[in-house]
Amino acid sequence: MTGCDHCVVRNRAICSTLDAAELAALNQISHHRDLKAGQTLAWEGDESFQVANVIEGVLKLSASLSDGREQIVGVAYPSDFIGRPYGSQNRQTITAITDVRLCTFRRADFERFSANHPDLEHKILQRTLTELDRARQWMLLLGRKSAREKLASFLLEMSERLADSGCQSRAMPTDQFGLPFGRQQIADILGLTIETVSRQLTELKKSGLIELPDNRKVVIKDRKGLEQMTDQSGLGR
Amino acid sequence: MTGCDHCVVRNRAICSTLDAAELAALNQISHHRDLKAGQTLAWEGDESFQVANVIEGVLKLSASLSDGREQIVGVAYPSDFIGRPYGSQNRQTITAITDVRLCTFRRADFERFSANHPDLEHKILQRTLTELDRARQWMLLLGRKSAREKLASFLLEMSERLADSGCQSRAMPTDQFGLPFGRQQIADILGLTIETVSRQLTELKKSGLIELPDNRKVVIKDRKGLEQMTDQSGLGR
DNA sequence: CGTGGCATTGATGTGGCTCAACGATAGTGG
DNA sequence: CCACTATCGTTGAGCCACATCAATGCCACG
Repeated sequence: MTGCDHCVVRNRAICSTLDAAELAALNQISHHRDLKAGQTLAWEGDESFQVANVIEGVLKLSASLSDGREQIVGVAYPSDFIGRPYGSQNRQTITAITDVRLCTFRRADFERFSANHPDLEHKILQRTLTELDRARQWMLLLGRKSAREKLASFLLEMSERLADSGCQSRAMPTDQFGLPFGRQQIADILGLTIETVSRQLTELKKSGLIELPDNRKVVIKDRKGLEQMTDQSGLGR
Repeated sequence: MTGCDHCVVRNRAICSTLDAAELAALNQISHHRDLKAGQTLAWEGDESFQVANVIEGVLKLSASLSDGREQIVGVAYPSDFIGRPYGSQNRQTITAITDVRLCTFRRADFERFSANHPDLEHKILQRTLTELDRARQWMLLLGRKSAREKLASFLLEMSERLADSGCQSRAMPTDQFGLPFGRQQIADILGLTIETVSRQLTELKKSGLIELPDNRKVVIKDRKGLEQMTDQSGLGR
């Protein structure tokens, strides 16, 4: 079993507060696990058995209705913590979007450990608070923004989230990045249909704000312009 | 200064883990504060100075766009914890919806206290996790449900939330309750316009699922029927 | 009895959904 | 090397749910 010393998310994940001895103890109860793109780790409504740190890859958290309508309610990147500790039930489905490498714990083991490590629990609290802020910001987008505004907001958010995936300090947003999502997933994130996503993207391209070298690549040509698009449909009002 | 012994939310708020001595210490740094309906406690984007327990009344957490569009992203009832600890900025505006009584703390004081009381912090973590689950469930509503479905979901949620405001155990949902919200606020919770809210409510009334004795009162006549409305627009499909 | 703040109701418009066809790319097997 | 198919994205035409705009109703309050 690989030690935590060489873990690529060692300094960014919740483990970052732990010293060598604590880390060794945590390592005792951890298991690495790989998921292929498309595989589901946990189902909405099922009992919560395990929690995990994301080492590599991207996962989606989604909620859905009985007739198949789906909403992606969160996205987990490397160093993010996933699963539902201190609660018996998963309220979202967790699915790998790319191939994924996880550092998993049985929920019970993890809770026992964290009970004796307040610093660790504090880290989790901070992350959860940040996630809650982010979710609430997204509620504004879902409830009140137009399709155009949603796409602009999405692209800018992606340029920020994908920038600091590599290093541990807060990095500048990139103007050029590859999306881990297909069009349908973008639609499920924004509460739109795939057709609307496609149309809005070509509109943004036509107006020169972005370029789309291929289906998964985005180049931001006019960040200022995009930023204006995030909260006013047409500027003319 | 009133002691915590007589506090009406003593057993439901985060304080419930504390013993008499700890409670006394916490009481030292707390200040009661009353807000009139409509008063704002904290503004989105401002620095986070204080956190609080809600003793009495209802508050809304909202996010908004520069042109005035608003989305209510959370509602706080008695015994709920509000404000943003462990972070420098409020990401939502917190406004009293009814007259409110709070038990407030300077954020710095509170954080110093909680650093030495892991149990308290654990309570906050649990609440935050539950709020996050709730927010994400609401994202499904905002992104994927029709106006009819939103209203039905809203009424059922209210019947649950308002039921257990009184006592400490999980109570049954009431079939009859008074709303703390006006029509505009309901619209801001559901991501709709006031006119659509009004029309959908009269539709639900006409089909016999609910009654509306006055603007602020709701009677659920057919809970089963309402529940079906929460995830299928018309049943016929 | 007027005035102002909600809520309801009606008429009309439109943004995004639905349905359908088509295009592009990648893998698969002959 | 080329059909053949599958998957994914784009584009177009038409429609409908909800927004917008406007008028009216209903209290509560001075």
